[in-house]
Amino acid sequence: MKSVFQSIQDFSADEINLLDSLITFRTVKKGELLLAENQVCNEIVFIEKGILRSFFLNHKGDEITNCFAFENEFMASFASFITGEKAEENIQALTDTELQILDRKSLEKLYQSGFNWQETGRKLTELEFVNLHKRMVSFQKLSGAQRYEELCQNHQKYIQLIPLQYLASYLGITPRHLSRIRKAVI
Amino acid sequence: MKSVFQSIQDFSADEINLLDSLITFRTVKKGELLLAENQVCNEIVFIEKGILRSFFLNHKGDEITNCFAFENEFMASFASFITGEKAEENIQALTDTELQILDRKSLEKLYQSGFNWQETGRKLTELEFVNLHKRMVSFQKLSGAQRYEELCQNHQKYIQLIPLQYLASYLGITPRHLSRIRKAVI
DNA sequence: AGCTTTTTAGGACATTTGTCCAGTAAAAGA
DNA sequence: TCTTTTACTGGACAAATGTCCTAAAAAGCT
Repeated sequence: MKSVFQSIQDFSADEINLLDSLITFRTVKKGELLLAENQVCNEIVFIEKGILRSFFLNHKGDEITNCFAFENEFMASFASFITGEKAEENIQALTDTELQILDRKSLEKLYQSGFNWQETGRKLTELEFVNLHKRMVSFQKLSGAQRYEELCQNHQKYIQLIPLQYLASYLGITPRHLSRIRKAVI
Repeated sequence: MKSVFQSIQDFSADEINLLDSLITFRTVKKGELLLAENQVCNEIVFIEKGILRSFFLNHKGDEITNCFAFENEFMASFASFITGEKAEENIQALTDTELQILDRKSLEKLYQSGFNWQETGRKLTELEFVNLHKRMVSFQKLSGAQRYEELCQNHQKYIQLIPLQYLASYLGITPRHLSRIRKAVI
């Protein structure tokens, strides 16, 4: 995750050393849960290799996929991490996954260690906000079919790597309907 | 907006004086646009009195309401403000409105003036993220009827103050459908 | 107050999307 | 490689939601 931080700000050797000392590592097997709902999310993970998805359950018990994260991306229940409240989401490995981990205390240390980390944290949070905003807009403005098309055009990775059943709820539709959409598009 | 910042952090008199020197004021008449789509959003406003709504157009030209802001809340096209790209949203006054304004340069000055402002900016961005996340989850997990009920129970203010036509698109449904839902609920 | 405009409600019908299901294809495990 | 499990497709029908429209109610204007 070092390089992501460095792409935002020019950190000194000391600052990077502090970061290095705080990062830990873990691997997760395909299918395993990294976080279960009703736990507080106390760490942010960064994916070195693999794919994660976050999902919650609706009132019928169906799994609704909230988001995916790929290599070189962060994942957490940010809402739970930020508020300290229990997460509604489960985070699951879709493949065997290798992770870097920054826990709450470590991130707090970083933040307290100086202006630069505060600024970087703010900017990264801003970017997360912008991404979420785009997703929100796509739900208000587009149909499921249009969201699928958008994904085909701009996020081919999702189409290639994610099972359709997960994509469907991510797009806000049922697998049955996604099948219909795919038939129509081709 | 001073008191919002102060609720997050204990600022010194100097820090608050700097803020005071950067805030400007403006009033907007009911119906007027504060920001039009395709402009870059260069300021964050804070509502002293009144109500704002942000909306964009879908492919058919219908207005889709993105969010509302009430007294003592911030409003902006945050996505545009953050990225510097053109906004997709219009921001409109739903009533005569009195505003405090912080423009991009002023906020940048605050941020550069010290750690505390960076930290406060990060925390406020985090809270915006969490709110947006909740809204996103409600779109993925609930029906339009359930979102309306949720609004009745937890955000009575919306029901009382916002015309139903705007509420409908905010909830992701048509006015016709909202009318059906209201009939069923009562 | 009276006129005009805007907003809301709701009927009739069309379209979209979901539910349930079974058959097939693909993937995982032994 | 064979078997078992899981994922995907698509038919038939049902339910949810949208479209178009008109009348009534409410709000705004002079």
